[in-house]
Amino acid sequence: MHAYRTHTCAQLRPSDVGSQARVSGWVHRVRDHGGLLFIDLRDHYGVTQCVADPDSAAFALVEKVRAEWVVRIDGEVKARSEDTVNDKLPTGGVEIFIRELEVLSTSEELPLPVFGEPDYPEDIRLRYRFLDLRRDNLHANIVQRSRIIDSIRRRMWDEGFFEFQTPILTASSPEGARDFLVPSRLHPGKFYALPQAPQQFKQLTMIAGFDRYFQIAPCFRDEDARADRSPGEFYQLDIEMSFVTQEDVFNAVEPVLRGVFEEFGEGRPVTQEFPRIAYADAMRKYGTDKPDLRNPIVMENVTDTFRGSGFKIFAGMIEKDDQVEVWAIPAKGGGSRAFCDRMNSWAQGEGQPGLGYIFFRDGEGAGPVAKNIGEERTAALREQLGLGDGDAVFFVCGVPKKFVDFAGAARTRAGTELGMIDESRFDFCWIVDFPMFEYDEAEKKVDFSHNPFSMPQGGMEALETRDPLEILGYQYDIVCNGIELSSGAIRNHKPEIMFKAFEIAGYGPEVVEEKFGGMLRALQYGAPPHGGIAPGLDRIVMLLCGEENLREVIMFPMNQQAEDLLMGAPSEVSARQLRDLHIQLNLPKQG
RNA sequence: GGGGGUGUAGCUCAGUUGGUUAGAGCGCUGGCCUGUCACGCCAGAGGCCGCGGGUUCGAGUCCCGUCACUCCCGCCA
Repeated sequence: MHAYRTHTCAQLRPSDVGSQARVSGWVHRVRDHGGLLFIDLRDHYGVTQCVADPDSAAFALVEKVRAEWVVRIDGEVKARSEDTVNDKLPTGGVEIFIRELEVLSTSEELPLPVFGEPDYPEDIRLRYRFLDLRRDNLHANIVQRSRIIDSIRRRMWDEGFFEFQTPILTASSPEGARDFLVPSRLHPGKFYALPQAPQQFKQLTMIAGFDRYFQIAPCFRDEDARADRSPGEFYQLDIEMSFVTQEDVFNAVEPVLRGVFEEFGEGRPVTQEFPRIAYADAMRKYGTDKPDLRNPIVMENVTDTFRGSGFKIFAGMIEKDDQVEVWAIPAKGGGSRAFCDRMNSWAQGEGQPGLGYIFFRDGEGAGPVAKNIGEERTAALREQLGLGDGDAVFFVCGVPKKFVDFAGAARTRAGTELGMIDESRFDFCWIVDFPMFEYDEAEKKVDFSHNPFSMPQGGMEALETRDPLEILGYQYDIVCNGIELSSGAIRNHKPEIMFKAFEIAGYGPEVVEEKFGGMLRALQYGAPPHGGIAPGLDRIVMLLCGEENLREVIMFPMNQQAEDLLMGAPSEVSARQLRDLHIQLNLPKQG
């Protein structure tokens, strides 16, 4: 007989009744009735009820076991009587009558109960992550993550992609996020950086002729955390393809994501054909470049209705500045003064002067705005926006670039408050045609808005002849339920276009040469047109597990301060280690 | 770097306008209990009320500072 088990804790069924079984696992729960005692024994696979009474030779020992002790139990599989069958357990038709019990290891009093799923403070959960991971929910999430990754690998493989590993110790990159640095022992004063993404390596892989690459790639960025952004490290499904247009990338990636979401979405409907929305349209209709399409609200420009109207605040602003627009946020079912007032005070809480509104009842518009612009214009709005009694519409006025974030937030809030968002769906879209450059207000200069390696639409000619701020890139994002899942691009594979693009952003050829020398050289020796994308794996798993926090789908996450409370990272190192690395500390003064 | 929230028993939380001895549930320890599966019943142990200072006759409660956790802003090609 095996030293620890003949069956897992999920295996035994009424057909096993009468056989001898050996199971090992954690003591999930003890129910001690004095003359009769139950142990729910748990392992990775499930739970099996074990029972002992004074007829058992092990009874005295069984009485001593406590929650989370690890034990081995031998005994006979017995049928439960009809009235004691537990339908909630797959093994609920049987139980093991304990003949022998061996304590394999004991447990101290638990700082965090494994039984049950109440909320516990994150620092305790992280410090005792091994206990937290025993709990049903988290345990299932981590297993699901593994299955999802396996499914993604198979789907990528089936589409002809190869998985390659790229370096973890690489060079610091001047663009993008803050790097994690690793000091070099052999080269005093020099540092490696952990890759923010294998961006340049995957392009080099294409230039090296491998045609189709993917990797479940670890990425490292030294930026502050959010609920949907873990500090330090995360994983991407990194993809790159040669001899492709944007369309080819879409056709390769869309079925993988759709397939994974259908496979693991538990029947929740998934967008069959991802709509393509231009960046400019997304901003205008949804007020964000990551719209939640489950929210049916689409904003509309109603500037003309307010121009010269009796609503003097808006009319005056439109008069003074021809960049000023008025956007309408229609809210079906929001037609009560209470709701409109609630939206208005929310807006004021956001630092806005307020949120103008009209609500419709008894066949006419009500509220101060309606009164000011008059019946005719109110009716025109109702017509344009397709509203009726019981509906409302909110207005934001100003220069769109300045108010668009707020307008987007108002759209989200109205949709959420009015219960318009169907939680049980996965609504995908592509956001395309991102601007290549943007004006950096802080630096007072034009800079890359996305990725310096992207191909501008129109190529060299566009760079030479057009206003940089009007040039679009072959750059695209995938958004699901308002969460940015990935971004990608067709890359710029021509050195002369790269020099020109960097020149527009204010970097001379010597900068390009110094910072991207390796890449540049590669482009000079026959680079295929290529492009790719990199969906965020943690966010995919988070969506599929229905979690709001990334830490619920990562085995050993760091806390918001980028500390690993279990392993104690980051930690101080010995003087010897620092000496080897030629590093002298220059610590901030303690307050 | 900035803003909000939280901090009371091992854990989750309550604690009134500042007022006697700081409570409950779970867990823990002991006792009772032969069909439970959130077992039940009885008893008990367990508190630097995050930490430091202040106001007050008196502070878990008010004020200031500080620390920890968390959410958000900045940041995140």
